[in-house]
Amino acid sequence: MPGPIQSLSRAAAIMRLLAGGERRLGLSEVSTALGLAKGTAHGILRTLQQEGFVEQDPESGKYQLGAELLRLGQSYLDVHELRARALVWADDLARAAGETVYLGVLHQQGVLIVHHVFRPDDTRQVLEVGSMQPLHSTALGKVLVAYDPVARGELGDGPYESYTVHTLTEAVDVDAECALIRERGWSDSIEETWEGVASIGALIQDRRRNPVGSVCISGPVERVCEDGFVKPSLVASVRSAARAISRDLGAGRF
Amino acid sequence: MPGPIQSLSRAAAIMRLLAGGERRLGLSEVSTALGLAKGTAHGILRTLQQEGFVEQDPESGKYQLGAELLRLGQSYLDVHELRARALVWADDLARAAGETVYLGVLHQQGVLIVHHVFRPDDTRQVLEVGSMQPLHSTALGKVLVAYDPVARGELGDGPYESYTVHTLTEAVDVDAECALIRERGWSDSIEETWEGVASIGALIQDRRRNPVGSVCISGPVERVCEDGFVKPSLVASVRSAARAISRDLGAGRF
DNA sequence: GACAGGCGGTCGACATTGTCGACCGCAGTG
DNA sequence: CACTGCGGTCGACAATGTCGACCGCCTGTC
Repeated sequence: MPGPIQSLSRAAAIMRLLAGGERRLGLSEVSTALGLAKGTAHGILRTLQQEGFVEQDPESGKYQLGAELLRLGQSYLDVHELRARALVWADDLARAAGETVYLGVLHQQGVLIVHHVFRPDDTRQVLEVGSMQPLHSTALGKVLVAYDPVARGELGDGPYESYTVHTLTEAVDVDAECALIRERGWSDSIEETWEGVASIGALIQDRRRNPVGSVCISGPVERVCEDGFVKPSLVASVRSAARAISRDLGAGRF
Repeated sequence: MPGPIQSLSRAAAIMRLLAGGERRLGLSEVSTALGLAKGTAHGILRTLQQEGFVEQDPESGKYQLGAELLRLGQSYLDVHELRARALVWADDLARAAGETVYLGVLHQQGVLIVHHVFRPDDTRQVLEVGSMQPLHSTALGKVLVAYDPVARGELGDGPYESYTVHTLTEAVDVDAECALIRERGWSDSIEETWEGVASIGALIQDRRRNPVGSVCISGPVERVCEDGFVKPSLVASVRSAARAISRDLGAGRF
């Protein structure tokens, strides 16, 4: 039976729909958005609700995602081998560099943040674990595109969305940048996604040299850069952290 | 069609199974654990994999939870109204009390942590958003049991699991404690779950006075307590934070 | 190095199962 | 006070997911 299970695919589509829309959605909205009969959508929603994946506002009757998803997402992090091995290295990197550290893996057409170390001694920050960043405009993403053919495939041919005046929106430009990244072994992104923010990324590989994720530091451009280029000392820190994590992944495999 | 969709319930059971077991599970393990035919389990797993809810280790063929769950769990937090309104108050409470702050909601037979503010100026801490705490032995849980009949129902009649010598394991003891909690309007838990840890909790209500969650501070017993009782000043801080959040929830409803 | 045992994965027949579209009661609205 | 929209239900139908036997592969073993 090499076909996907219809009801499951539909349930997944419904949850993605609920995740996308900011506000809660009604039964009719869901069914029309996905082209399903109202009864069908209701059956799926009712089951998802029983399982805790979806909650219903008792007043309006509208649906939103449920708490069970949060719990399962946490379990995903617990099992995640890359994340487990990277925890301590990411902490060290944040302390050494004095900047925010992100750890990401390829997921669909973006980079999913699986770990986030706050900048040491700084004010209120929002945890971004579980959020996505674009592939073509971030240090985390570009280093994956450079080394992982799957990531390059997910990126497509563009043109890509533009976030600032520095964003590379054409495939040829990104590919040229990726060649450079492969040559020197690290990536950067200076105000390509957010104004005033620069980052430096490096690849994490498993023991067979397969790319499995990336690590980066991110901070205000005036602290991360010097004379228009990222500081070499920070590059060295990031690369050595990436190597350390890769070595860790290669070493133990229970 | 007032019956749950079979394949969906089974898929949910599989995901919960994968979340429970620490390590990755093989196809046969999954199918026997749930009493499913191997072909059936495989079909569900294949679909879940396509949707990103489950990942397969290409080497061993074993399955684990997928990244999409993390992303959807994050979306759940984004929509969560209680959490959104409580963010700033929780921060203030942590700063005023100088201790860790948790925000929880009832989920199944436990309290799901939906927000976690680290203790100010302290060493490395693990984020516990998405994890569960017991109902009968924590300040977060007991205040829910005291005010929310649903939570009391989920708790059951015991005896409950014992974590330390202070854990209340009998229903009558918990119910007596809950009466006290209702009388004075706040809950505490002194080394009932973890040795050396004490917490103070209070209820959060929506605008119709329905219990929707709870907030607590948690810290070393020697800082939170005095002469064997929790410090009144900390109790006042927690209660005022809970009132502020409740007021916020009642005020705006877009 | 042939064998056995376990694995993940496939196949096709069967009937269970999910799907569909019409229908219901209710709430808000002009 | 009809009317329109909502969430939810119902029952017939057949498409759908389920089952258990089977396949090829790898691994460990004697």
